[in-house]
Amino acid sequence: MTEADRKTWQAVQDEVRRYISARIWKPGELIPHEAELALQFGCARATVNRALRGLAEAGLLERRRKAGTRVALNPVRRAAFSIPIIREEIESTGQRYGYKVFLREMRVPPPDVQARLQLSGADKILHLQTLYTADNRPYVFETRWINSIAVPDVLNADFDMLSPNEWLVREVAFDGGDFTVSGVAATREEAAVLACKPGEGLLVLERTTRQGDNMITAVRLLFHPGYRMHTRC
Amino acid sequence: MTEADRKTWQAVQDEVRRYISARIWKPGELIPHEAELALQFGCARATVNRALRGLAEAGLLERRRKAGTRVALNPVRRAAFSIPIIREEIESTGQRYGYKVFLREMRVPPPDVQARLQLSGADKILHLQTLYTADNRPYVFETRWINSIAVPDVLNADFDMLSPNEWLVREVAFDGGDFTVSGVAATREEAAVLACKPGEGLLVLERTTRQGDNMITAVRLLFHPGYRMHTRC
DNA sequence: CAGATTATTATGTACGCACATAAACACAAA
DNA sequence: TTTGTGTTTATGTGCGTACATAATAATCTG
Repeated sequence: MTEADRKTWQAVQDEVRRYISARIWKPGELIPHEAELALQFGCARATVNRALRGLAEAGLLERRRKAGTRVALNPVRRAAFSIPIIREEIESTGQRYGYKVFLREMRVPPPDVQARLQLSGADKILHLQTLYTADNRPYVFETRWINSIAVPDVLNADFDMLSPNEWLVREVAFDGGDFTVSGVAATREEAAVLACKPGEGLLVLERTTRQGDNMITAVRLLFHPGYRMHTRC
Repeated sequence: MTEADRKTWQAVQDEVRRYISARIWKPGELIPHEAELALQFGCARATVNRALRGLAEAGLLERRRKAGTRVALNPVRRAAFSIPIIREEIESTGQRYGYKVFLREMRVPPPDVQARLQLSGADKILHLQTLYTADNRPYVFETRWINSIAVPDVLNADFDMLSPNEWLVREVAFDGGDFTVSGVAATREEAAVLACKPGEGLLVLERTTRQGDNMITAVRLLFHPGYRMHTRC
């Protein structure tokens, strides 16, 4: 090695983590400023900056110009769940992925969907209901509305080879949206589709996707009983 | 202004976003390398690097040394849900925060909790059940196990002023853990506590917290009916 | 021609410097 | 006392250079 102990920004980050973890720098407390830490660690200020910026993004530190950097009072607050891509999720567990489009129609969506898609009046748009399966057992039931006014091509798509989601990912560039997670009890119809008992508790993921100013699609994913969304941090 | 059009890394990032969004650079495609982009945008390579690194972290680009940078095939939709801090969440909506410790006992936890806390044999640890309220209406029911072997001080804590969570945040430095989200139907007992009907669908957030190699606490938060965890991206 | 070796190349990171910017602070004027 | 107005200071960012590193491409070798 050219230099035995050249400080990388990761090394600085680890060191700072230790200081926080060991409560040498206590929650809410101001820590030394970048220039001083650079001197202490024997590296450039840019390196310290990189390290601290990362920790701030992770929510461990709070930084404000002139005010300085302090240890966050309530550390672990945000956890990044990676939104599952159904196909990958199923295939990664070695199960066989499949899906079946139950329903495909043009219809005026219910008011909540109208609002989410920013539709006016009585526009009919594409409505799809799809069941995704893992080894032929129900995995997740998808109810999807596609703004076919913004994406007219979708009307010509057949979803034999590509699921609605995969078709959209391929054909449309998304640049944002929102997610909502909640819990519901299965209705009789939902229970029938998911092959479970009515009233079972299920996880619901709702998701709206946008391209520029156009709202493209609104989805509701109803997962099979026992499904858990998991993440470390 | 000193210089009208000095390129910031954010400007570069926006530009690249537009290229991707407009499908000038298509999914899976290789984009020009940093040096070339720097030349194009009229800025330093470090600036381009910063911009592209950010987009890669966001899942929009995939970068590998020597291989270059390409537009991600399936923009990895990872959503950073901010784990709710109950008190803040309630008070931010203008409601009155309150809580009541229902149960406090030493007990051998069930096997799943034993596993999550890496406890051996028949260790008795602290078990708490707390109901958090918003304007006196049930908000979330917390079932918490605290590894009182690793945190003996907790046995002397009274939870009159500080909720168990707040006590822990103040007294113990966490540095990691994991989260699980799922949906369940309310049992009769849970329905009684949350003042809802048995069988209603509820969101459950489970969370384990670690300090170094010690597992500190395992919590199960059972939210009131209609609760939604929400995020934009 | 397969397999090992070496060159090439794009990203990753460090440094030192300069200046921009936000915010806390001190001080002066109304 | 309040309201401006400057000053100070810590972070934020940009630049150019240098070198590290990983992975591909090219070349040599048995």
